[in-house]
Amino acid sequence: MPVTIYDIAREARVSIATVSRVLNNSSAVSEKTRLRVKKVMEQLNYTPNVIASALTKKSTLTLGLLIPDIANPFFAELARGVEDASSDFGFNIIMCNTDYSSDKEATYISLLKQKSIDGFIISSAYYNDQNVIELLKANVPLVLLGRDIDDSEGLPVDVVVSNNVKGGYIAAKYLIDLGHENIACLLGPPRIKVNLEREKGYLKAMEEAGLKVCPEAVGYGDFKIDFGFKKTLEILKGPCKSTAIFAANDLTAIGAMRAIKFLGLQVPNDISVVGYDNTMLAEMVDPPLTTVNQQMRKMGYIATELLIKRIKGERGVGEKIVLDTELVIRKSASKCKNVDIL
Amino acid sequence: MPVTIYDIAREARVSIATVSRVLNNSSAVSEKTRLRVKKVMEQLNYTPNVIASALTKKSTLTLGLLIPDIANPFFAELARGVEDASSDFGFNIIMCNTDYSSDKEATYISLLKQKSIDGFIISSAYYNDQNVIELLKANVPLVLLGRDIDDSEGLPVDVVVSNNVKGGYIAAKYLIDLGHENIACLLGPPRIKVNLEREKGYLKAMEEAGLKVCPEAVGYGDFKIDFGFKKTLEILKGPCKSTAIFAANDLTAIGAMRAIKFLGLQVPNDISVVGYDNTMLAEMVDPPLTTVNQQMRKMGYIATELLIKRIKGERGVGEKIVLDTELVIRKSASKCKNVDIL
DNA sequence: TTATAAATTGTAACCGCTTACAATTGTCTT
DNA sequence: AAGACAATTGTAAGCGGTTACAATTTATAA
Repeated sequence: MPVTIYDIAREARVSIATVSRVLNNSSAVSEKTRLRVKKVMEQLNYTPNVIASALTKKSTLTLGLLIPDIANPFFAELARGVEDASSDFGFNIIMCNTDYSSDKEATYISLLKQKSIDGFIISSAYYNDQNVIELLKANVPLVLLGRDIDDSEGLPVDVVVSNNVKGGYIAAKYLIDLGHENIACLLGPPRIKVNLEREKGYLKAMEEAGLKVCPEAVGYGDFKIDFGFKKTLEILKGPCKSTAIFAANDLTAIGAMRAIKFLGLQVPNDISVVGYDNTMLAEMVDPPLTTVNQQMRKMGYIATELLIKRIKGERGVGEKIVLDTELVIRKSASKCKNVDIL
Repeated sequence: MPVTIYDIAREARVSIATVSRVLNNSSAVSEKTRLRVKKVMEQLNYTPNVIASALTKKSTLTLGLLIPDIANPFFAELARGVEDASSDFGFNIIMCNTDYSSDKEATYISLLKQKSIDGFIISSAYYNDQNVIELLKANVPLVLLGRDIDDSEGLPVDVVVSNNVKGGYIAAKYLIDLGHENIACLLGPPRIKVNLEREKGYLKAMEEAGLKVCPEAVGYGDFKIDFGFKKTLEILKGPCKSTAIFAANDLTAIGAMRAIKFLGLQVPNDISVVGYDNTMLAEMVDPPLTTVNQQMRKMGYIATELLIKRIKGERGVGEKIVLDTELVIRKSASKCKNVDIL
């Protein structure tokens, strides 16, 4: 029913090969016939069938985006950046929510491969993600977004992340400069590499300041509000006398703030809190959350751009781009009042 | 390079037609050969090429999702429901952000048509969306999600929305029952039908209670924080003496709360606020926002299910599903203190 | 046992486009 | 004006499946 290349060929009195040539603006077409063909395409309101061309060209102008959960504002921001770039370059995005499950991830990957997508943007990679390793081995174009893997078995990967070590460092440093000495640290799952890095930054700041970290005040969890809430209760009731909490994402920080309030204490007067990500939630909560900013949308955009350029053959593989992080100071952290030593 | 139907045929010593038959589990294959073919498919780790089959079957098992902005938690929730359903039924979702632009919407639509997607889920439809009308005329499978259109020129459409009139009504009624008489109303763009409906509910409640609405206290805007902030300042400085504000979405409500605080007043002691949507933001803000709950994820899920069943030919077109709305009472609204009359 | 219907399988055209290669046309030299 | 070469266009074989129709095999009935 729809207009095909044959219809155009017939009307323009040329072969379908020629029509195909003007479609792909190949040089080997005289200006005269090119114009004639284009005119017919206009008249008949022709749009080429991407599926048909994909069958031979292999390219579908479609990318797969794997994220844990689009309902999480962090990933929604990443996704927006990804979609913006795709749209700018004429690509489309198939969105997949893996729910932090390696199995779901694998299922999506095989499904998308069947659909001949041109590449993957993966933001759900674990510390050592077998799915990713396999894709790399199969030489499937892919970029890791926001999350690095630890071992790519020597295979080149493109990675776009932000400076997590710095992020952890400046968060802790800020609290230290405010006079805090007992600073708790709530991290996400250790199998996600960013947590190790943020912890590293935190530890570095502590060490530089000659402060010891209380073991019970550092814990891994799952990046959710509830974990922040429970772990904070635990810490504040424990032996560590923490006066400040650094949480490795905003949701956990929000959970921590709730726990503090739940105990009848105040943020930041009694306990200071610093979060991570700077999602829109940070400015919504009370008090507004001081947090480490990640340029999420930009990360998504750059990663996608990188991938598309690689697909087009405009560049090689194996780049690692680290975007800067910085502290956004709001109201959830203040000077330490219980400085024992002074 | 990848395994094709020919490889399977050769190994299983059958024709490609037979392989295709077991692929589509057509009945006309003997159990014996079916098993043999399946075994070979396993051994060779074969996955059929969706693109190739799409060329003849026309179906790509892919749906297009048009939303204004995935970074908006409301749409993120819808999208999550959509993706969940797609995944459950073996479909994938191409996500498009239209940024409230009819042109962008049209561009995406034509792009997705070229990619032979099986149907559209449209959540960006305006009061009278020409893009949608055209799709309907072309008989493209489509479902409207969260937003109805006003005139489909008699063409049947599937629509999944929530009960906006009721939502507006219960929000206003709640405030009225708390003793408020001067209730402002901040609405989104009038070209989005839900706003007219929510307003209708609000007006109905006011009328039932014998209250008059102050014209300056009702205004259309753009569903964003900033609008809520500015309009609220305007209203509170104006002649209407509003003691409560009903905002047609959570973001606007949050803007309103900020304006109230900005003026040195308290929520809810001085001014009560009720929002709409019950996004995750509602429980984050201070005070937690009393708001009308929409079952966003469920809406997305149901809409997608409807669309897929239609595509599969399991049902006709022209259904309108209205999900219930209810008030979620938190802390942003309280009894009216300035009741003049008493 | 044989004719006939039913079940199974194979052949080949087609989906709409790309592209290697061949054929044709045009341009430039001498 | 003929030959050599470049530019343009056409032919036809895929890409990996689906499916109408024909061919073959098997089951059933007389």
